[in-house]
Amino acid sequence: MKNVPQNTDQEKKTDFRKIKNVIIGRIQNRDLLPGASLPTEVQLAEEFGCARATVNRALRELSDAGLLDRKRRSGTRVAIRPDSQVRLGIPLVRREVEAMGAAYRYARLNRDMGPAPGWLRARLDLPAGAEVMHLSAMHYAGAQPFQHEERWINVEAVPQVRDLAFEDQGANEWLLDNVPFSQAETGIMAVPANPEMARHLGSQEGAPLLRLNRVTWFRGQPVTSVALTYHAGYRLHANR
Amino acid sequence: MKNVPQNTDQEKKTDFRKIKNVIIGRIQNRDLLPGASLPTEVQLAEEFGCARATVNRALRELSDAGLLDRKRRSGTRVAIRPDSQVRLGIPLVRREVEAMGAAYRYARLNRDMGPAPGWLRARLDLPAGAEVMHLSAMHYAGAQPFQHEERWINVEAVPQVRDLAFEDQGANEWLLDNVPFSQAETGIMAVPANPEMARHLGSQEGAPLLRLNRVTWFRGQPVTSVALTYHAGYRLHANR
DNA sequence: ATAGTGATTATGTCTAGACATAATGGAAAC
DNA sequence: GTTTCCATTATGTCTAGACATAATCACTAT
Repeated sequence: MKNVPQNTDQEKKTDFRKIKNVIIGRIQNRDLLPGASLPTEVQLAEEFGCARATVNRALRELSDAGLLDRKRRSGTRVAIRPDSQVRLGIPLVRREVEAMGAAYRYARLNRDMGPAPGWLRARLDLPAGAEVMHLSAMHYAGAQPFQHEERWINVEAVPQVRDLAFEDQGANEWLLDNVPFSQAETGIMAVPANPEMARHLGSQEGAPLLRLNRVTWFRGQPVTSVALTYHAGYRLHANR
Repeated sequence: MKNVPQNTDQEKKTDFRKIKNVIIGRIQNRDLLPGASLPTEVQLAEEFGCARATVNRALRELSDAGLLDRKRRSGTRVAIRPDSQVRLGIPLVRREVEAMGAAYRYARLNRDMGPAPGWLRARLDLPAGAEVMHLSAMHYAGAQPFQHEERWINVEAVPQVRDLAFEDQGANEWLLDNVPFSQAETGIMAVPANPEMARHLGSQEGAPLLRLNRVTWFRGQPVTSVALTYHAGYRLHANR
């Protein structure tokens, strides 16, 4: 052993994380009440004996997290009753199933093409007569049905899909690999199992199912709309 | 008019946002495929004619967003099939209702105290015999039922609640103002309306309802567990 | 072959200083 | 009084340089 670094006098360095924690602590202690102003960055930098940029990063991150409100010239205040931010990471079905230790299986139910129905045209902002591919498929965890997928793909945006059957690979994975980045709009709702859904997901008719709905855009062009319906009892969760 | 700043030669400055956009564009163009390595920060800084710190911020934010994977010494790569991040902002019920243009009304249904039931003790990690306050309440948008709230509060963590009736103010708002920052764990599921819930929310028995479940901790101590059940047809949504 | 050693590399963070910019407040002009 | 304009302020961003640190690679001794 040669030299233990330099962590001799208790406190490490400055570290923007430490500053964040101190500020959080003051809010928790109610030293800083909701709506109260914080010292300026310059003052805090002095207090912590560090550069303003370090304080800036700490405060910026707390502001991103919704804990602080910042405005030029006015300064920084503790946010008043901020919306609670829930950050859900929606994993690939395959990954989710395999993480449970089950064998993942994909089964395509249906694939056809045709003109987009009216409600879909409205949802995706498609012109009349636009052609879409309509897919439905099931995802299984071992023998258990896990998720039903119903998807529409805007053929004009992704003409390659004409040649794809999606028999062995889910459209989601293919799209992720081939249309890699997009804007997405996501909705979550509870729906009753219709007879078909009940059959596929092995639940009672009318049973409450969690459905995740997503419309994806690529450079302002609608790409795909999907409804993912989970088996009865599924629970989405997030921390933070 | 005195002097138009200095925006004469087309491109403004460096701007980490611009760097982000260029990188995103390269991913969208498939110039950078999933898994591909990016140039180092030093190289990118040279390319963009800016300081490394600026590139660092751009890449860090893209990495936070899940688009890039970064590792020391190895460098930066385009993330392979990243989990889609859904960021939900759960607003205060009051704010949500008022944003719809409806009048918000709160009505307490029930309030009692007693020992925590076993499942709750397990969920909150409470000792046997721990005392909790059990509250149930409704939130209305005008005449329409909007949300049912069922809540347990760990009395030891928030002894002040003993003196509060929560008749006029929701416990959520009170807690937000008085236990301002916490860790929270959130779950979302679909549940069937039981007779009571159906009555309160004006839905059919068995109708699928969206339920948001949250356990909140303050400095490692459990504070409250709440189940928020929305009226039939409610849809949580998020973009990005 | 295997395990340890040290050099190298790219990212992670900090510093001190600079200029930009939105917002505010007050003074001056009307 | 009201509007216009300017100085001030705190945040927003960038720069150039520095050291820290995790991960990797090549080399060396066992």
